[in-house]
Amino acid sequence: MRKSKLEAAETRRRIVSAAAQEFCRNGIHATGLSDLMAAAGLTHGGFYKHFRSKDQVVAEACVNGLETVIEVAEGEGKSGLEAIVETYLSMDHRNRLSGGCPLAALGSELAQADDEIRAAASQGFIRLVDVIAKQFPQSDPEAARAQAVFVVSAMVGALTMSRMVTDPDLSALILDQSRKQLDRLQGQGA
Amino acid sequence: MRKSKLEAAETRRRIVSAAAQEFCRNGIHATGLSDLMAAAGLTHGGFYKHFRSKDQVVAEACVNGLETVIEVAEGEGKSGLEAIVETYLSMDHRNRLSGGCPLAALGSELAQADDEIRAAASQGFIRLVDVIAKQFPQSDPEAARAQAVFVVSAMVGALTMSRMVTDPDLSALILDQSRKQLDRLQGQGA
DNA sequence: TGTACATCAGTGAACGCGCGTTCACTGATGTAC
DNA sequence: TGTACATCAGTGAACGCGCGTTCACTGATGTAC
Repeated sequence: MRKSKLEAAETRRRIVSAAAQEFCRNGIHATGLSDLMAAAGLTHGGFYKHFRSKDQVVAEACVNGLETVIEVAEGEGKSGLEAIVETYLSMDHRNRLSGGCPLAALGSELAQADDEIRAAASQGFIRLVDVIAKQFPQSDPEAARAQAVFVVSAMVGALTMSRMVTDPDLSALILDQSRKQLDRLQGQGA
Repeated sequence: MRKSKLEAAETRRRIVSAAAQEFCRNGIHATGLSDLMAAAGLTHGGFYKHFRSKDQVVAEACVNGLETVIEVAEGEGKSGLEAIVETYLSMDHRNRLSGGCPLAALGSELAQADDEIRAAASQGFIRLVDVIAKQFPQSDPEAARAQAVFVVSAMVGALTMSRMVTDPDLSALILDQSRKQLDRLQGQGA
């Protein structure tokens, strides 16, 4: 049953990607290794051929999920801050249970996780901040970064709350208002 | 061993309060019924004399935890929006693992929870929004509420991210910047 | 007010279950000659 | 290039453990007369 190095590497990537989706859909604690291995089309026994522990795959899944978000943001970024914010705080992102931003889907669990995971999530947070900081070219780099830190934090909070709330109108209001307020930042100085 | 009605009611309150602290410290899934009953000074077997299910105590713990936050905000509110934001986004609140705001401590888990829990969390969210909306007396009520929705969402995101991030400077920057940006809202129109 | 009995808050053992992790095994891949 | 053997990706059963929930039991509280 041994697979070639290429196939094994591809399998590993598939597991990380499936893990990112499953964690974002159901949460870290609520997702078992069997669940994510099944989502990758494998049985759970093989997990430890690729990873040291569940924590390791959580960390890698975070990085993987954030890479997707960052790529999208970089693409939208050519059209300005508004485009990034609109995509991040869209109904579509809110409804996409898996495949969305891990910071929003897993935020409170990540904050309680241990260093390995938090370090990985931090790194992704920083990279997302840096992408958004580029949307404030008129500010000096430090001020732009500071603005971007606020934008990312506020977007994460808004997306999380819009998913938590049971009233659909309130959910939409959270997204709308956050979009409006964050769009304003572009024009004004730091 | 039967306790008087008064004692039983007091015990119930103690369990809910202990639950709020334990959930906020370790997360919902990571806190067992034994943990929270032990935190209330009881053994786990008695749990179902007071609650239908774990979900029920989660819902009540959310409401309980948010009541504390709302009371604090109402108190600070007499000194204006800045005072509320300063307290919510303080290092002190960030470091207080238990006893803080459940929306920040449990946000992503709440977003994935079922209706009973999400309805309870929503209710608390709305009440907190209403308290903060009073800080925009110059706006018409609807606009004030809309502003407040943004303030709460942004504060929740900022507190969560400031707890997640491993770099202490970045953690402080998240709080500082969010405070600064949210303080600005007071003056300007909706 | 006193007595007899039902109620029920709290205990601690037990239930089935799924968790993260380990392991013996399989057989194709990689390697040494 | 062909052959012999070591490697190891993936399988599926098994491990101990703690979960949420249930239950028989205890004995003080509440209630009916």
